[in-house]
Amino acid sequence: MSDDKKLTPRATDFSAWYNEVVLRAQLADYSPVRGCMVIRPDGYGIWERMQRALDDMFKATGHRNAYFPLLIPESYLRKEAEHVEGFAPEAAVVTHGGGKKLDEPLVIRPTSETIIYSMFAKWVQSYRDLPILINQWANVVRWEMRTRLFLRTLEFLWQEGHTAHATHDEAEAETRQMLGVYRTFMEGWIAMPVVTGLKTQSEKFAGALRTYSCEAMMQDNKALQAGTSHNLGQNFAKAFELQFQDEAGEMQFAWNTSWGASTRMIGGLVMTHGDDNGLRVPPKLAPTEVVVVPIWKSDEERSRLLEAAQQLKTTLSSWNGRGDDRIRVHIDAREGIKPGAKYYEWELRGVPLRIELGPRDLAGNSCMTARRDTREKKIFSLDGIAESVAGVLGTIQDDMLKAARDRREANSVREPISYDRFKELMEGEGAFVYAGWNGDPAVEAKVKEETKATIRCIPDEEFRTPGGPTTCMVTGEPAKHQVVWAKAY
RNA sequence: CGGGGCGUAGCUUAGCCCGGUAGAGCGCCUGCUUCGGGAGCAGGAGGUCGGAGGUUCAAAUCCUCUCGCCCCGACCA
Repeated sequence: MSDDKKLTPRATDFSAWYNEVVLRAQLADYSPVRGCMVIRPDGYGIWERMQRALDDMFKATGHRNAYFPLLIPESYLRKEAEHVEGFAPEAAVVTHGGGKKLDEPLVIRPTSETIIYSMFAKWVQSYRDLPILINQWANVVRWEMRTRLFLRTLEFLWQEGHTAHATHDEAEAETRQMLGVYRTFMEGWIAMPVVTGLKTQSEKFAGALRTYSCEAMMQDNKALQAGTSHNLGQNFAKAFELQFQDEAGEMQFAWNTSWGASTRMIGGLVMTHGDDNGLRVPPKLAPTEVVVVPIWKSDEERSRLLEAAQQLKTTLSSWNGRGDDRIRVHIDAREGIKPGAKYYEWELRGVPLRIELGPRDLAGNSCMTARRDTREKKIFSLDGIAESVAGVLGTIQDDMLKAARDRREANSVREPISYDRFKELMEGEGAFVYAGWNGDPAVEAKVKEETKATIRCIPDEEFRTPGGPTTCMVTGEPAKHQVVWAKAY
C-alpha cells in the first residue's frame, strides 16, 4: 500500500487485496495463535444472517438442531477406514486433562460423523425411528498447513447436517435436496452463482459414497468449494452398527447423509463481490443495509439534520413492507469527520446503500442516495422513501447476482480446447473449463500435477454445455463425463 | 516441512551496509476554524527497536541462538 488510503488493486495482487479488505473492512483479525482468526462484529454479523437464512431453510425441510460434543474418543475416528485416513493427519489431539495424561486421547472434532452416528445407533431400533434429520451449528478444528482468513483456518464455524434413512434412494434424495438448499442460499442471499455437481472419487469426502458440491468462481477465476453434501451410503452405519429392523423384520444398516457450509462462504462473498474500493455486501446479508450520513455546517443545521436523520431512520426501520425483515439502518453522526471521509469508509465496509442528508435535501424534501455496487447516485424523494429504499436494495441484490453470473460465464470456456491451450489458460488468467474426461483418475492426477488444476465437479445437467465435448481433453479418448476444470482454493 | 520475505509507536515504515541522543507519515488526544467525495492550523500523548545471549567504552545497527508472522509450494471446507 503506497497510498495507505487505497487498497492494493485486485489486478496488482489479488491475494494482498483480499487480506486488506478483510482486515480493513473489520470482518476479522489475526489471533495470537498461528492459523486462527478473530471474527469481528461486522464479519460475525454477516455470519449471523447466513445462519438465520440457512437455519430457516433447514427447519423448513424438516431438520432439527442438536449439539454434539467437541471432544471425540480417538478410537471413534479410526472406525471408518477411509475417514480416518482423510482426517487423522489434520486432527488436533488432547492428551492431557486435569493435570493427568488421559487413558485414551481425545480428538477435537474435525467433523462429527463418528460421534453422531454412534449416537444415532443408540436411538434407532426400528424403521419407524427413521429418518433422523439433525443439524448442528458448531466449530471444528483441522490442523491445516497453510491458512487464510475465512478460507482456511485451523478453527472455523459451520453447520453440519447429519441424517439417517431406511433406503439408499431416500438418502440420495436428501443429499440432493440439501445441495439444492445450498445453491438457493448462495445465489439468493450471497448473490454468488454456483455450479453444482458430483465430485470425482479422488475429490470426494473421506468416507462418503458420493460427494456433491457447490463451486463458485472468484474474481481471480479460481474455484471456491462453498458447500458440500455427501451421500455416505452405509459406510458409517456399518462402522458404528447403526441398524434397524425393517418392515419384514430384517436387520438393515441405515443410510446416512451429511452436508456442511462454513464461514468460508464469507471469504467467497468478499472474493465474489469486492472491488478496488473495498467490500460489497449483498443487502440480504448486510448487517447494515443503509447508512445515513447527515451533513451540516452550523450548530443549528447540525441539530436539525441529526433530527431529520433520526426521523428518516425511524421511517425506514419501522416500515413493514418486507414483513418482519425490517430495513437495517445506521446513522453516522460522528463529528469532526468530513462527509467525504465517511463515504469512503462505508464504501470500504461494503454497506449496500448510502443516504446523504443535508440542508439542500431537506429543503427539497429529498435525499441523495448512492448504491455501493454501481456507485450510482440518485435523488430520492422523502415521500415513500421506505418503498424506494427497499426497492433499490432489492435491485442491488439482483444486480449483484447477475453481475457475478455474467463474469463467471465470461470466464468459462465451453468450446473444445486443446490440452496445450488449457495449460496456458491455467498458467495465465485461469477459467472454468468445461471439457470431456475419460473417467480415468490417472488423467486427473496428471493434470493436477502439471497444471495445479483439478476437476471441480461433474456438473449437473443444467450447467453442462449442451451437446458438449465427446472426447477427453487430455487423451482424445471418448469422454465418459463432461467435467469442470479449474484451479481451486 | 521446503523456498522466499519480514519483525522499530495503534498502522505503514526510515535508520542497519559504515555502531555514537530512535525519526517520519497516517491514526489518536486537546483547542480553534472547517464540513455536499479522503479538511487546515496550533499544541500534545505514545517506543523493553520480537526475545535471549555475545562482541564493544557504546548495539535498532555486528555475531550466535530463538520465537512469531506473511507470501509461494506439498495437504485441505
